Amino acid sequence: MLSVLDALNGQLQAAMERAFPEATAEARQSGVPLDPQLAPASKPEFGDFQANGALPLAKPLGQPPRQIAQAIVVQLKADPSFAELCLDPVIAGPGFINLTLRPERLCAEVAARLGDPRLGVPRVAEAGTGAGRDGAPVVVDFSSPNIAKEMHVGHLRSTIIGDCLARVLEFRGHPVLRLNHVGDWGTQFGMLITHLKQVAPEALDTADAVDLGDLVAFYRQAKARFDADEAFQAASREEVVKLQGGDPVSLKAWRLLCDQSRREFQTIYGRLDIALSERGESFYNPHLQAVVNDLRAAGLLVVDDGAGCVFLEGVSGKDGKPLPLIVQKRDGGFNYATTDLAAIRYRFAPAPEGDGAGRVIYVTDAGQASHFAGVFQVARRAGWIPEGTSVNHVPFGLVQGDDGKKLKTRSGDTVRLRDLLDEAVERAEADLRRRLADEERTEGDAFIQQVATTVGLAAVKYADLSTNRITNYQFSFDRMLALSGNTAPYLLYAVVRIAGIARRGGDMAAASGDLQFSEPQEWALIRELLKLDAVIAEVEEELLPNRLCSYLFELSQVFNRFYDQVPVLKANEPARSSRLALCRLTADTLKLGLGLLGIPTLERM
RNA sequence: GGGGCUGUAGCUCAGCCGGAUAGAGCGACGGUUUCCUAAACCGUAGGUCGUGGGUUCGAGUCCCGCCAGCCCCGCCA
Repeated sequence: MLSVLDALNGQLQAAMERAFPEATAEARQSGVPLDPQLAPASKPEFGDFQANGALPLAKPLGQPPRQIAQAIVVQLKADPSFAELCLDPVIAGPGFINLTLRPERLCAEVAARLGDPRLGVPRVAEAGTGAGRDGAPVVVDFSSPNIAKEMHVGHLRSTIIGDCLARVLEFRGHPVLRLNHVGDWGTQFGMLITHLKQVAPEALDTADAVDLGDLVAFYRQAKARFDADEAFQAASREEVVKLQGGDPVSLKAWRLLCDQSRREFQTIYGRLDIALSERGESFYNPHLQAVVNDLRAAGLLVVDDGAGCVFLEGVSGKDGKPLPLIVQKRDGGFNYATTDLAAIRYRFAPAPEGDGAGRVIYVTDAGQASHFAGVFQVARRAGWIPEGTSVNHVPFGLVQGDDGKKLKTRSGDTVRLRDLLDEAVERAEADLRRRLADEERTEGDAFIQQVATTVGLAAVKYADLSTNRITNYQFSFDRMLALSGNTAPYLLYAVVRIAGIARRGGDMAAASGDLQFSEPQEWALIRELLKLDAVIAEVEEELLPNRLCSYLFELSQVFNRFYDQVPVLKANEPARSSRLALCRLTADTLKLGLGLLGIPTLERM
């Protein structure tokens, strides 16, 4: 109901201006125009919206706030366009103005959504206002596992949250570039290739000579040797130089390793239904020297202790001196800061030399906040972030186990993403089989597999998305798979209930003409349904998927109440058709919302 | 030492631009099924919003101090 909100805001503002012309003029002059402070009602009994703007005027006007509210209400009631929208306003408490929409207005909004595949959510304007880069792509940088390692629980949140944000932005009509900034370059490869040359040379020239699990073990050995053995360290560094210099043997080995990892990642992305374009660190390799050259030309580069640094403004270290961002190591090599700078520079650069992005979003853990703050600052000072564009770090907290510590397996290893997803599906299947036995239902294996897979993966995604991403998140299979509460199964069940009504003879396609409602449960459901557009706008603005989850949960609760207390199929016309229309709109809203979370729905479960 | 994040019911968490008596869910306790899937619904109990100040008509929310936990701080990403 964003359009209604917009209209009301205008009407309120006009009413305030008519009621208090002098205060309006004064406020204009001081640059802080009168604000009606229009917001959704904090409780259903207060109506649909509340305007709190009278309260702050009490002091400057020297009048009791309720009297001010009364004056505004008088002007409001004189406005015919307001009277068309709302019932008579009510002044409550210290001076709140409570607004309730006319029922016929709500019906009209419902009717409009029934015929709209976007359910009332507008697309961003195709033609821009001229400011910034309207219509330019939004880069969402997420997931980013490392080549030659398996995806583990540390990649879970970035992958799921990044995908959700990308889906929301795409739905709003932004062109989105989903970039997988995989770790496919750097010292780690020097180590691994050097080690493999000695212990498993076949892995370097034959595809799939060793499997990924072994590769991970080799990587671990290599890392251990690198930390302990200086000769190995030197050999590894040399290997990196060879690789970066394009040595054909090294390059071939590198390609084999990347291909193998890529296929492994793809099976995970496939299971989770996540689309990503791989563009690893190596992509920016040709631009690294130019980044350093540009920084030097801009006068930002300082060589300190042999390393190429940019000293950060407003960030000081232990000794009170500014903290450096190192962009070129003493040995001449580049590091991740250089790569990240090259990436920013490329993403904002106009096509065809770059992506021409209008906004770049990084979905990485909160521990990298200061790193990105530094990178963003340097990029800005170097002039690589154009006017009217924005760059955001979207941080998230750790995944913790029941003990409140970083999630680990019983033996203390990091949890492989593959195993985590398997376990979720297995547990969902066990739950389902138990339930089928209890209810004496019989279902085929295909059905059981489908439901278990959908429920298990949905549970993992939803549990992650439904908590505010900035805080650490306590992972618990038991909680996420619970059949009640704010969980994926609860939401999926609401959709299933509606599908059940359709199966039992509810014609969902019919009836959108003459809507008639009488029950409070119907009105509650309608009001909830009409919030969708505002919720999506909020998620797009704040990049907080948990706002969408809360909404879908509340919608499911309101629907379940309606379903429990108001008959649909057994109702007489016109209530029956009107209620069916609400069911259809609820199902469509839940499917759309869950779809934006990356969660598919079921007809039966 | 510097910086960041966090601290809300027994547990897991919401809390939007500062607004009415701080909300959910789980767990606990009590109820509901000739009826569209009870994976549901209804009800009860449960709070010094870490702490001390400040700002103001009004603070969980903004500012300052303090306490606790986690994370980052020179050539890993």
